[in-house]
Amino acid sequence: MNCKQTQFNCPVEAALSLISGKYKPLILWHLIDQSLHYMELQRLIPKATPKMLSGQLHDLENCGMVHREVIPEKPPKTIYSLTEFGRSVIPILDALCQWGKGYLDGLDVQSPCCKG
Amino acid sequence: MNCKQTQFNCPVEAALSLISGKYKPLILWHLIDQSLHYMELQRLIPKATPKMLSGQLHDLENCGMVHREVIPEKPPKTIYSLTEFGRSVIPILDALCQWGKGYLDGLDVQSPCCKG
DNA sequence: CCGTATCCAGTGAGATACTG
DNA sequence: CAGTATCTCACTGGATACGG
Repeated sequence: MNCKQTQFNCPVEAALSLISGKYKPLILWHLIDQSLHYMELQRLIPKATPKMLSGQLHDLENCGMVHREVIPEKPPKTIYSLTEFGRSVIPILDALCQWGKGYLDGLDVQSPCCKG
Repeated sequence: MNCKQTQFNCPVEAALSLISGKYKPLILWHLIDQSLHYMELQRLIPKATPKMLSGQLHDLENCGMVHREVIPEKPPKTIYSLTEFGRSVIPILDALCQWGKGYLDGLDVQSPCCKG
C-alpha cells in the first residue's frame, strides 16, 4: 500500500486511505491508551497473520501515525505507540464507532468489541 | 459489495465499509445540498464509468444512505437524494475532510476539490 | 522475539459494448 | 436517459514456511 501519492479526488479519500486496511482501526484502537509490543498486538488481534500485522503496522508507520521503537537486547523488543498525528484521528474513529453502532443496531446485529 | 452481514471486528469497520468505495465519498458530497439525476452525477464525476457509478449508487441505496426515485415519463428520470441516515454521516465526512487536508498539507500536496 | 518470503484465491475497478 | 453485460487485470488479504 502507498499512503502517499495515489491521486485522490478529495481529502476524504486521502483520509480513508490512511485508516482503511483490514486491521488498522483495531491496531489504532488498542494503541490508544498503551504502547504495545509486536507479540502483544498479535495476541490482541489473533486473526491477523504475522504478514498482515507487520504490513499494516508498516503502513501506519509510513503514514506517520504509529511510532516504532526497536530496543536492541536479548530477546529483541519492538514497541509500537501512537504519534501525535495518530492521536489526532482518535475523535474520528470514535465518531465512526458511534455511527457504526447505530447502523448495526438498526440491523439487529449486536456490536462487537470496541473496548469501553 | 455487501453492506450487510460481513463479519466485523468493530463498529468502526462496519462504518468504513459503508463509505469506502471508489466514488462513494464524492457521491455523498455532491448530494449534500441537492438532489441529482444520474446524468448530473455522471457529469460531476466524469472519471466514474457507468458501471461503477450505478454500482456505487446501488450500494449506497442498499445501505439506506441514498434514496432512489424513478419518475416514469419520457425520457425516464431517476432522482437520487440523501436519506436521514445518509445525512447523519455528513459531520463525519467533514471531519475526515479536514483531517485529510491536514495530512496532505503536511506532504505539500495541495488538496483537491471538496466544494467550499 | 520479531518479523519476511512465497504462493494463491477473492474482490474491486477499468474499458468497452450493448439495452429498456 | 439510465443503466447492464462481459472481459480483464491489479490489488488485498489468507496459509504456510522460513530467517535474523
